[in-house]
Amino acid sequence: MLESRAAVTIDHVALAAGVSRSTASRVLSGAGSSSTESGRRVRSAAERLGYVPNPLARALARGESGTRVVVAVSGPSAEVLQDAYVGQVMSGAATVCGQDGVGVSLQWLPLGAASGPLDRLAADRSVRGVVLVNTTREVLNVMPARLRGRTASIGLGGPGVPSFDVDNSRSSADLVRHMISTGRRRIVMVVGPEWLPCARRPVEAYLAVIRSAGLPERVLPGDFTVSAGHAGALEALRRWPDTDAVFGICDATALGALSALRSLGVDVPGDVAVGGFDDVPFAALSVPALTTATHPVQRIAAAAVTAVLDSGQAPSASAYPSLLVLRESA
Amino acid sequence: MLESRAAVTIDHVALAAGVSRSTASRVLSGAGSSSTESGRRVRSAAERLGYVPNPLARALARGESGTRVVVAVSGPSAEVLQDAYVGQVMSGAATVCGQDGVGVSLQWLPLGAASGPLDRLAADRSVRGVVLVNTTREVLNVMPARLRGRTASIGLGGPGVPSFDVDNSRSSADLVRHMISTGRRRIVMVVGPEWLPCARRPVEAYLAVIRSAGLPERVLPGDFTVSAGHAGALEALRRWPDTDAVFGICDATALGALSALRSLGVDVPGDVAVGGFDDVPFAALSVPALTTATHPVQRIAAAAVTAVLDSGQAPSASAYPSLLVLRESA
DNA sequence: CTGTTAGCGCGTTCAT
DNA sequence: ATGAACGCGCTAACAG
Repeated sequence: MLESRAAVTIDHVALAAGVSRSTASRVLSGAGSSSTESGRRVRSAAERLGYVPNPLARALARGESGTRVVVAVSGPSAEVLQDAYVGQVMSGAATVCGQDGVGVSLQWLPLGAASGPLDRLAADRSVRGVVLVNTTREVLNVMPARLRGRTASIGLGGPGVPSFDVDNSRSSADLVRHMISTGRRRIVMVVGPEWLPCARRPVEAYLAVIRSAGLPERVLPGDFTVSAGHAGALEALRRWPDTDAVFGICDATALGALSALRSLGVDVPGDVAVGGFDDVPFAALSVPALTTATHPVQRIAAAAVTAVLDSGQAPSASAYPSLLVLRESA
Repeated sequence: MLESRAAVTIDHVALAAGVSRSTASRVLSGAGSSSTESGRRVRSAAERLGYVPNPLARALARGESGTRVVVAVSGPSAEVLQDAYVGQVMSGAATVCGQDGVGVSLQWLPLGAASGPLDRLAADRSVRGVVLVNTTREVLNVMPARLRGRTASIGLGGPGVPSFDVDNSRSSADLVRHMISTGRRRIVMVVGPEWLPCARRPVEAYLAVIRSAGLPERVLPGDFTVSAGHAGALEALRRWPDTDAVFGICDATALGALSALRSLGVDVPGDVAVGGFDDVPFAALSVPALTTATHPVQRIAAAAVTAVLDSGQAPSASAYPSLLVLRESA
C-alpha cells in the first residue's frame, strides 16, 4: 500500500529479490525452471512491491499480437447489436477475457459486405481473435487466412473456425415429440431468417419428426422477432384453421404467437399449444407460462473466447446440450 | 493484397521509402516535421506494403497504459454479471471502444470487499479506465486516486468519478402522478436493495408525490428480482387489503407483482394498477401489457465509456431522460 | 539452475 | 529536415 506513484517494473522486483531480471521473469511467468528459494524471494518481493506485469510489454516480447477479441455479429442492420442475446454473449466473453488482461469489442458485420470488414480485422494487430455470431456461409467463405486458427463461431463453423453452439436440433425434436405425445397433430413452425444457416437446424428437426409421424408439414417464415410470431400465428389459423400447436424458433417469436392467439380468443394450451426456444427470463412469466428449451449462452460464449485465446487446438465443434423446460403453454 | 505472411513493420516502410526509421515514424504518426517529398514517399510505401502500426509497440513506446476498459459491477454475488442489464451496458460500451482499438472486460465487485479489487485494477497497466455499475458509496470511498479521472459511474458519482445515469426520479414521479390522476389512492412501492444508492431516488420521488397528495406511504423491501415483486404484492394485499396500485422499482419486480396478483384472481388494472421501470423487451407482451418507463442503457453506457476514453473533462454528471410508456396495466 | 545478451516494434531525444 | 542512438518493460536464446 506504500506503492510509489511510479510504476514498479520487473527490474525493481529482481533488484529487491537479489536476482537477475531473467530469474524474476521465469518465476513470475511460470515458464522455465527456478529454485524453490529464489522463487520464494521473487514472489515475496513482487507481492511487497505490488508488482503487476505490464501486459503490453509482455505481449510485445512474446510476439503476441492482440489485446482484444472482437465479437462480430452478422445481420441485416446494426440493430442486431442491441439484442439481449448479444448482450449475453458479451458478458460471457468479457468475463473470461478479463482474467487474461484482454478486452472484448463489438462490431456489426453487414450481410453481403464481402471481405472488407474481416480484412480490416485481420490487419489490425490489436485484435487477438474473433468470435463470430450469427455466422453465415458467406462470412465463412471470405474468412481471411490470417484469421483462421484464432476465430471461433457461435453457430456454424468451418475450416479453421471451430463451432460452439447449442444442440438446438435435439431439443427441437424433443419439443415436437412432446407436442405429439400430448395429442397435437397439426403443428405449425414459425422459422428464422433464411440467411442464418444454424436457424435451419431446428426446422430440419421439426420436419424429421413430423414426417416420421406422418403429420402435415407446416412451415411459416419468420425472423426471430415478436411480430413474426404474431403474424405467424394469425397466418397459421387463416391457412390451417385446424392448427393445434405453434412452435416458435425462439421465445420472442413464441411469445408473439401467444399474444396473437390470446387476442383472437384462442385458448392456450386448450385449443393450441405454444412452444419456444431460449428460455428467456420472462418465459416463465407469460400467461400461460411458456414451454421452451434452455440455452447456456454465456457458457458457450466463454468457451468460444477461451478457444480464441488459447489458440491451441480447440475441438473443431462442440455442441452444448439444450434442455426442454416444460411449463404450461405446451 | 500481396501482403506477405510476416508482419510488415515501420522498418520495412522506411527501407522501401529510402529514409530512416525516425523519418518514417514522424510522417506516419503525424508528429514532428518532415519534408513534403519524403512524406509522400513514406506514405506511398506504407500504402503499398499494407503497413499497419502495431498498437502494442506504439503504446509501450508512448508510455500509454491501457488497452481495455473494465466494467465493474457491484453486487452481492457474481450472478449480477448474468443480468440482461449488464449485457446491455457491455454492448453499448464495447461498440464505442471498438472504434478506438480498445476492448472491454467485465468484473464483479463484491459488496464490502474494501479496496482490494479496485487497487488491483489501478495497478494493472492494461486497464485504461473503469466504468462502475451499481455504484455504492463504499466503492466511491475507497476509489484509488490513480483511478480518478479515468473512471465513470453509471449511477452515483463522486469526486473524479462523473455520473451517467437516468433521471429515474422524474419518471417515477410521473408514474405515481399518473396513477393518482387515474383514481388510485393506495399506492404501494416495492423498492430496490438498500446497498444501492441510486435505487433510492425513485423511492424519494414516490414519497414526495404521495406526501404532497396526502396519501399513505406504503413501501415494501425488494431487490430487483421477480420474486421480490411476487412476494411484495402478496405482502401488500395482506397488510393493506385496500391497495389499488403497485409500483415496482423495475420491470422484473413489476412483472412478479403482476403474476402474483393474477394468481390471486385480482383484476389488473381493474382492481389494482401495476407500473414498472426499464421497459424491457417483454414489458409490452405481458398480460396486461406493462406500463413502465424507458431506460436508454446503451446510450448511457456509450457516454460513460467515451468519458473514460477521452479522459478530457467530461461533465461531472449527466442525467438522461426517461419517458413514461403508458400501456394497459396502469 | 542462473545471469548475460538480444531483441519485440515503435517513439523520441539528441546531434547533424 | 534528417539520421543515429537509446529506452519503453518484458521474454527468450544463449552460455556458464
